[in-house]
Amino acid sequence: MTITTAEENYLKAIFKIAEKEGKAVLTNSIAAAMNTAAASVTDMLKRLAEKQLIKYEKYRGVELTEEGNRTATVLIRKHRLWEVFLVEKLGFAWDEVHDLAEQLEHVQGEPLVDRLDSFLGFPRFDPHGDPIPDAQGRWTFRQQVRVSLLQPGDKGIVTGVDDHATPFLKYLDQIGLGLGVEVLLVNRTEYDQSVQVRIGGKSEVMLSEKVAQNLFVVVSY
Amino acid sequence: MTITTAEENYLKAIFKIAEKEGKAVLTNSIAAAMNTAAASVTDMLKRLAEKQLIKYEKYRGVELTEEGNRTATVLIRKHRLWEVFLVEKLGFAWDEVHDLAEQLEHVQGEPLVDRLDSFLGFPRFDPHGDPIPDAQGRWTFRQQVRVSLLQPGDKGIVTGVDDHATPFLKYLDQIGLGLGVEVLLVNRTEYDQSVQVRIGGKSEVMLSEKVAQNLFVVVSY
DNA sequence: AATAATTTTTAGATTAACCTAAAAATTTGT
DNA sequence: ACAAATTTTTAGGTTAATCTAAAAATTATT
Ligand SMILES: [Mn+2]
Ligand SMILES: [Mn+2]
Ligand SMILES: [Mn+2]
Ligand SMILES: [Mn+2]
Repeated sequence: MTITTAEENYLKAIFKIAEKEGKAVLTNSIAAAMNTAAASVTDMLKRLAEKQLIKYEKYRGVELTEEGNRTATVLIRKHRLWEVFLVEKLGFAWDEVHDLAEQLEHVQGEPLVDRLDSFLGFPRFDPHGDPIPDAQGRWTFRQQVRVSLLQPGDKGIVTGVDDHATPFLKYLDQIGLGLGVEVLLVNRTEYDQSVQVRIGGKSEVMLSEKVAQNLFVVVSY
Repeated sequence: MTITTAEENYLKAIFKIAEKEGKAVLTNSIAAAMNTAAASVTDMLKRLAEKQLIKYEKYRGVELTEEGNRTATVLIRKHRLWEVFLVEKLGFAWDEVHDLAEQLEHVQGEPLVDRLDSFLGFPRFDPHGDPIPDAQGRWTFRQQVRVSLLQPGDKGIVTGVDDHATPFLKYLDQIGLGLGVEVLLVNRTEYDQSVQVRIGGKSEVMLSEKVAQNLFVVVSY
């Protein structure tokens, strides 16, 4: 019962869609997430069901089995640990590591993941603030809030981003925003929902609604 | 012109056979090295020739082109750098890293290799004593000799192994032999070509001809 | 409830990478 | 130099993973 790279990627996609949308995961959602034809997804779903990694009912969508869930969790763990490695040890920028991690996550070998984890000091979050499940598959949760929901006077520490794409991350770098930086909401413009924020107690910048929605903070009192 | 993992593996096999045997590399040598049917090799040779990575004349064997050679060299560089990483940074034993490196070597991304190289301090040899080509594809050569060729009284530092398999490496660990260890040839038994050696100026052990042939040293005067 | 729109599956192909068995070419031994 | 042995290639298949186009099922709309 060996698992292929393609199968792993489908399991991860299903896991993430289920996480976001709650219910049974539909063929088209998977197709959209993976940039493949719906027909290819149906094909793969049959194979994954065959291997007992998903529960699949024709036209009804899919759900991960216990084992499918475990596999997806390990994959995400590997992906995020490699991202930490690339940033912390090799000095890559946070917008450069995703594609490499996409490859590294498929390297097989349990001792590798666990030794990597240990080498990195058992990090609980990746360079984008996403949680890294531990060796037992346990997640660390945090009370994160989008900057777009803060009230004037609210203060928080940046703990994550919702958009992981390079243009957004590079923009944040440019204005001095990154994980761990303090943000104070100065005021909000009702007209376009843009917000004025003070960064690290120093500079002040205006963030569009779109940017504010893609930035997570843990509120500090 | 994207290159697949299978293609890379063939190029590496061809490179290594050519290195050892000198002349044009024959279909059957490749088949043996890769554990595949000769017919599969022919198939692949056509594809590699198509992509200008080898020069291929039916029934006449193959040779790497400039570009094929470059690709193989980079692959070996990556393999060996990852092996250094696994041993030096993650604490794996030297007999545990080959299969992982076999996977890691196929992760694509030039900056990755070069940053890894830098992170590791630009090592010139891997955990088995094999040379690591630099970013320009240049090799470091050494005057290595098999222990089986030493004369009584000759002394050397272990710099490499010819057999990379676990049983041999574990055996060396057991008797206290490894890279950097000093070996003095005490005497040779003509009957079976076994040799008595002093290890690190301390213990003395007998090495069979087979073991002595698979151990390289740089002679010290 | 019937029809229209949407989603999903099936049918039929393609490509890379393998295989076995048979045919063809090359090499070896007398 | 020619038959025998060996090596290599060709022929014909298989499997995973993809695709497009058509058919079938589900869902939404009137
Ligand atoms: Mn990522
Ligand atoms: Mn990430
Ligand atoms: Mn190796
Ligand atoms: Mn090695």
